[in-house]
Amino acid sequence: MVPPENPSYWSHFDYSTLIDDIPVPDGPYTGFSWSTQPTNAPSTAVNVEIDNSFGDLDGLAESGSKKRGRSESCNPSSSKACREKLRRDRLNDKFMELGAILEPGRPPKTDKSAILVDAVRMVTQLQDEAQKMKDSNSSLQERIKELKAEKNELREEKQRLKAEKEKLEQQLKTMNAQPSFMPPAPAIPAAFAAAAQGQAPGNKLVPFFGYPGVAMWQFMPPAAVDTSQDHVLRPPVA
DNA sequence: GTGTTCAGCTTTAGGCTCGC
DNA sequence: GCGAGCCTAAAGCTGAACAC
Repeated sequence: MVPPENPSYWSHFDYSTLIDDIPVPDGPYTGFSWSTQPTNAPSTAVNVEIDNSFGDLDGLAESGSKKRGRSESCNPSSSKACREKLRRDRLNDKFMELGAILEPGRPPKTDKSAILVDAVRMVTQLQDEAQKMKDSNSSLQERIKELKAEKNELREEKQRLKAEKEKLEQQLKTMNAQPSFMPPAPAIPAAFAAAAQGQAPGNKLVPFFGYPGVAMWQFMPPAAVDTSQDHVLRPPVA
């Protein structure tokens, strides 16, 4: 900012047409400024001279100047200095955006290096989480494979048991079709006959033996033996 | 309170690269 | 070849921290 308290400052140059171009924090420059510092704060007449030449030719300052020029609003087709400023502005915008993303709901940091440190930390954290998710997904996929294999084994076992049952049913039908062939019930020993009625000697229970070679489930009610609805009433669990 | 130091930033200029 | 974009070094500004 131009120090107005310097009386020799304005005496050397006529800034009546340039004063609007001199950037001040609340002045015509509206571009983003990372810090709150004024963008032009010459304190000597030499500095002002350089700034004046800069303003006349829009960046074509006298070579050898190391002083800051003015920071007027510029467009992409203007001087290289203006383009460079626009580039810095874009960079600063992205830093602001990045800072806002890193800490939503809080005022973004103004320290660029701190923003980068936070960004690196967050990216690393997200990469770790992504790796954990991948590992978890792999183990779950493996578990799914195991369960599918177990399901297939159970299905095959069911088929095998079903075939075995049908085979036994067929044998039973064959035997029922030839009743005369079935031998009469043998004489049951008295002890077994008594046992069948729960009257074993000494009132002790003894196992009941059925007819040898004859499945006893044939005497079960037909509804209990019917397996035609097994696939509906008792679906496979796996 | 004042001077000094330092970190962080902007500004400028020069050079390089790339696309037209 | 030229313009635009990017990078870098140097200079300068600002605010905070610190010593006196």
